[in-house]
Amino acid sequence: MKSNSLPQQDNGHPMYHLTRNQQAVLDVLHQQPHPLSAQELYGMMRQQQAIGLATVYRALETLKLHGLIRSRTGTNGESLYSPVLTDQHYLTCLQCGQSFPLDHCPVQELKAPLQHPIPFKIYYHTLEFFGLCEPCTHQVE
Amino acid sequence: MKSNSLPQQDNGHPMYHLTRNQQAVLDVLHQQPHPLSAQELYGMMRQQQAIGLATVYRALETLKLHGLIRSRTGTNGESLYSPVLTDQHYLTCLQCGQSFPLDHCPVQELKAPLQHPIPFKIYYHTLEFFGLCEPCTHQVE
DNA sequence: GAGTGAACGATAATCATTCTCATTGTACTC
DNA sequence: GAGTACAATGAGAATGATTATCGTTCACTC
Repeated sequence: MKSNSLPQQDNGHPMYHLTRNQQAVLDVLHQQPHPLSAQELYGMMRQQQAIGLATVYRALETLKLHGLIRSRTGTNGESLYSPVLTDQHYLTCLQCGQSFPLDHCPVQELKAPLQHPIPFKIYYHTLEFFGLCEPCTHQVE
Repeated sequence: MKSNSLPQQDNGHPMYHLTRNQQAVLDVLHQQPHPLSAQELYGMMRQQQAIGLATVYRALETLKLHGLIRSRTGTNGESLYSPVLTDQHYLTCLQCGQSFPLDHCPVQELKAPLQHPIPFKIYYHTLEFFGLCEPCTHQVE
């Protein structure tokens, strides 16, 4: 990244100059209704333009560090990326790995949500419930 | 696992017969003040007894499916395991990867915490805030 | 004590992610 | 416009946690 004047956006986050590829990755994530893995992203972008896998990972890393996208680890271990727009929370089954999105975020309603002594710049949060979905309760003994 | 009578514990979870190794893994996790990775667990147990890495992973999988331990993915991608006793929530820095535990769980105070249409047996939940810790805010441009 | 199936250990295989390095692109200066 | 500096890129190798395989051992039942 080159030197730049770092103008402030109205949301308070500094606005950085994104490279063409970083912007392309962000665009694809915005167009998708569901979180994507890096590999899926790579496969999709490959069809549109020449891009390397390492570049996809580097772009995701940069976007994440600047609070533009969030990542979440799926049950199979791979990271799933999505834009930081709305809260996304899940019920995740430990057996089959399915995640059921929750449309309501209880954390928003907290009166005193974040009392912590550590100076910290919060970009987003995740709330996830783990257990067994109904079909899987019958399979685990 | 052999056939057994599946007596109920007072917490409502069925109590299964654990193998010696599964019990040993659970014991080590109970003795540790911090979550452990499977590799760390393997290294520690290796010093006490002969055990295979695959067995450690298998034991963790079984314990997790029965709601006895929780797992959480660290910033380096490896899973960290700890007993399901208390809530554990974190502030996690996207830059340096450090996690700062929160001693207070706001989710407990919610009036109507879980209104979801899906029948689901919840073992535990995770609440994690992501962003930048103070030192790292200076490094990310 | 024999039979049966789960649990085990060692090791190979898998696969997402990261690293390396030579090349290319992009400002910025003169 | 040429030259320079450095970030960004792509291809492919390397890493490392996790999972699969397979022959052996253990625990329980009859």
